[in-house]
Order: sequence, then C-alpha cells, then structure tokens
Amino acid sequence: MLRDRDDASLREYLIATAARLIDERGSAGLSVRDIAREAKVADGALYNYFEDKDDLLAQALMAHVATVMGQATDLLPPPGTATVAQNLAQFVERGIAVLVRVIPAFAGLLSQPGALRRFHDLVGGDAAFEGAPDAASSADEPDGRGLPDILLRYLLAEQRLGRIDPGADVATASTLLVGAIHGQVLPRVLFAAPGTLFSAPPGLGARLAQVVLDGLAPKAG
Amino acid sequence: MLRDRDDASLREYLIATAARLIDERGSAGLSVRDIAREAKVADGALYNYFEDKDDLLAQALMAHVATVMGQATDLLPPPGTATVAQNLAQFVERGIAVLVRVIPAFAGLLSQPGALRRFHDLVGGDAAFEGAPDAASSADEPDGRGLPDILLRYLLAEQRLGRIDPGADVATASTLLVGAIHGQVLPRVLFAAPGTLFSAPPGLGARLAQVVLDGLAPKAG
DNA sequence: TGTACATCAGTGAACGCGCGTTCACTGATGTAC
DNA sequence: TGTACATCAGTGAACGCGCGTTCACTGATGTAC
Repeated sequence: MLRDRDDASLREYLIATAARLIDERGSAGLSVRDIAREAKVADGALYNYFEDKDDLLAQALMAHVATVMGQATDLLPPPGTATVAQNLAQFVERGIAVLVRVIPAFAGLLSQPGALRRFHDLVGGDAAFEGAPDAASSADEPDGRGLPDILLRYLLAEQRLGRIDPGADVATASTLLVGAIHGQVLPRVLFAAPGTLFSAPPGLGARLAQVVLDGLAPKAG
Repeated sequence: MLRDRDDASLREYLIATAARLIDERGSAGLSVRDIAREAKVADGALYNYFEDKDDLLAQALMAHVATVMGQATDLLPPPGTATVAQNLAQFVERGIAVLVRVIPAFAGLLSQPGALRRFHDLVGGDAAFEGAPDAASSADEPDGRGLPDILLRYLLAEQRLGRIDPGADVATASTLLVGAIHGQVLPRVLFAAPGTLFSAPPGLGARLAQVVLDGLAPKAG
C-alpha cells in the first residue's frame, strides 16, 4: 500500500495505530508485526520513522494517555455545585474508567523497560497522567494534568468555599482517593478473564467519598 | 548435577528457586532457562515435574506470596494498643513494603496470562494476598489472609472497643486504605529506575491515617 | 564382598517458532525537455 | 501531450536470536545372586 493513505504522515499513522491497539488489548505481547499488520504496512516500515520498537511504543503510550485523558473531561464538576460527596463519588467512578484503560498500557511494558524509560524521558516532569512519583507540581498550586492534581485543585477550591474543613489535609486526601482508584483497578487488570468488561461495584464511589468526608473517629456527643 | 542436592525433591527446589528469582527481579522476562541456570539443573528438567512453564510460574507465585505474607507478621498490633492513628500509619508503611514485593510478581505476568489464570485456579476463593476482586469473605466476618481482610478485622475490633465511631463504614475504609497502598506502589513499580530501592515518603502513613480518621467535612462549631 | 543388571532422575542437544531488525529492491510520483 | 529519467517512501524476504519444549540418552543408585 503505497502513498494511498490520506495526507497524514505514516509516522503519525503508525503512532495512532499502535495507540489504538494498546487501548484495545493493552501493551502486553504487542509485537511490531501486530502493529504493521493492523496498519496494513510492511513489517519494516516503522524503522523509517522510529529508532526502534521502544521508540514507537513510547510515542504510542503518550498518544494513548492523551486520548484517554482528553475524553475524560468533567471528571469533576465546578466547585460549589451539587454536593462534595456526590462530586467525589463521580470522580472515583470516572477515575476508575480512566485507569482501566491506562494501567494495562503501562503494566504490559514491565518486560520492556526501555519503552517505559523512553516514555518517562518524553513526558519529563509533566506527568500528564496519574500518580506522579516525583511531585513536580507543588502541593500549594497543583498544575498537573494527572488525576491527583485534578482532584487536589478541586478540593482546594471547595476548601476555600467552606465545604471542606479549613484544617483538613486535602493533599493527602487526594493521594488517598486516587490510590483507592488504583486499588480497584489493579487487581482486576491482573485477574480479569480476557475480554471482560470491568465496571466498579455499584455505590463504591459514594461509599468511599462518604468515608473520606466523615472520617472514622468517634463523633463527640 | 545428579541427586546431590539435599533431601528436598527437585520439584520443591525448582519452585523455591523460581520464587526467589521472582522476588529478586520480578516475573517480567523470566525464562525457563533463567530458572534452570539459577537452579544448576538441565534446561528441560522442569518438565519432569511441571506441565509447562505456566504451571511452574503459578506455583512459584504462590510460594512467593506465602513467603512475603509470612514475613509480614505484625502488620497491625493488637486492637486497643497504642493509638488507632499510629496503628493505621504502621499498617500503611508495612503494607507498602509487602506490595512492593508482590505487585512486580503479578504485573510481570501480564504478557503470560496462562500463568495468572493457573494461579487464580490454584488459590481459588482463598485469595491469600491482596485486593480480592471477588469478595469471597463476607464483610461481616472477614477470614481472608489478604491486606483488606487483615485491616478490616482490626477496624471491626477497634470499633467494638469504641475507638472507631460505631456508625463508621469500616469495610469501605479498609478498601480505601489498601487502595492507597496500591496507589503508592504501582507508579513506582512502573517507573522506578531498575534496582532502585523504594521507600515511602516519610510521614505518609501518618498523614493518610489522620485523614481517614478525621475526614474532610467541616467540623461543627 | 564382588559382579551383572534394571531403574529412572536428570541431561542437554536439537526442534520449530515468533521476535526485532536490516537492507537490497520496487514502483508510483514529480520533473525535464 | 509524450517520453526518459531521478527520487525515495515503502516493501518484504531474510537475518540471528532467545524462547518453550521434546526426547534419546547417560550414569549413579539399588537389587539379585
């Protein structure tokens, strides 16, 4: 198939194809031939545009994360609307939907550490996705696009509005809730029967939100 | 090397060797030749005792989890001692140490789904490790050996002792805290430079415990 | 105690396969006249 | 408009490699006499 794609360059086309395959089946066991076959392109075509497989995978990973995060607008409504409990519950449920698509993309590359390293180099400090290990953005003014920062910005706003206790440790609460999302997704990614569609236990988001708001300590009186 | 090991059967010896390798470098990219070489045994020896590679890996995975959980005694002190905040903080820190050894063992097998399926068949409902997807043990009387059940038993006991609010949703709190542990471990497993020893941010366990105890809701008065 | 033999746990060379990668080649396209 | 040629994006057969697995073989051990 020679030059009969649309105007997009083969490079972008290969990245998009690889990203789509990662979205559909995760990155585990994804071979360059799988990608070439899916793109209807010769086996060796990718080497005209990428240094090696790790290079293509890193780009595809970045595109995949951008796609998923781009589709996940309205993870949280504007601060001050509805109730904080409702909003946090919604964040948990939608966050699960996000990570269900993102975690298999990364975890499948554990046996391909080069791709993960390249990805990390590509995104640099701007960890556009999830639990950023190196807290690049300060807790005071979070500017990241990952789940923890999105949630933290919301919590800080609600705190200013008085719907969250002024003394509360919202940064830690953000870590806690995003962690809980990880905790829901990871075991299911590892043990789900292949092809299973995963949805969170109904009401889980609401219950998690309620615990975070109320706390466990005995109430005075 | 013929019959000059100690009395233990070669079968157990191979499981132990594979489990040690999984502990040391995770299961990603672990080949049967790696295991045979480490055990100082012929390449094909394992096929005298195991159906195939997946079979050996599933057994080794089980042994590895048993080892890690066995060494993780005193994740929590007896209910009623110290303070609940201190005890939860300790649970978080020790839980992280547990999952740092367990998650790479499972996640590395994403490209080897047969081994994960076999492991799941082996342990059956008795998910001896972590966030059990199918809640085999009821929330009323948790009997599992995984982190969520260990924590839930503790929380229920403290609730009976009055150190946790009688109306609190301790089952959800357990899910929340164990999830937070996952959230700490997973990104670091995926992005840590190879060979990096990981330790949690100091004080994180205490802060997480405090948020779970106090909650975010504005305090009356 | 010494010899002949059967057993069978363990060996390791060899198999086919799929992988990532290379590179001499093809043929549609754009240009020159 | 028609012909000759240069370009170079894309091709795909072929490479070496490491993988999981097989199976004819080896040789230490236990037994019989």
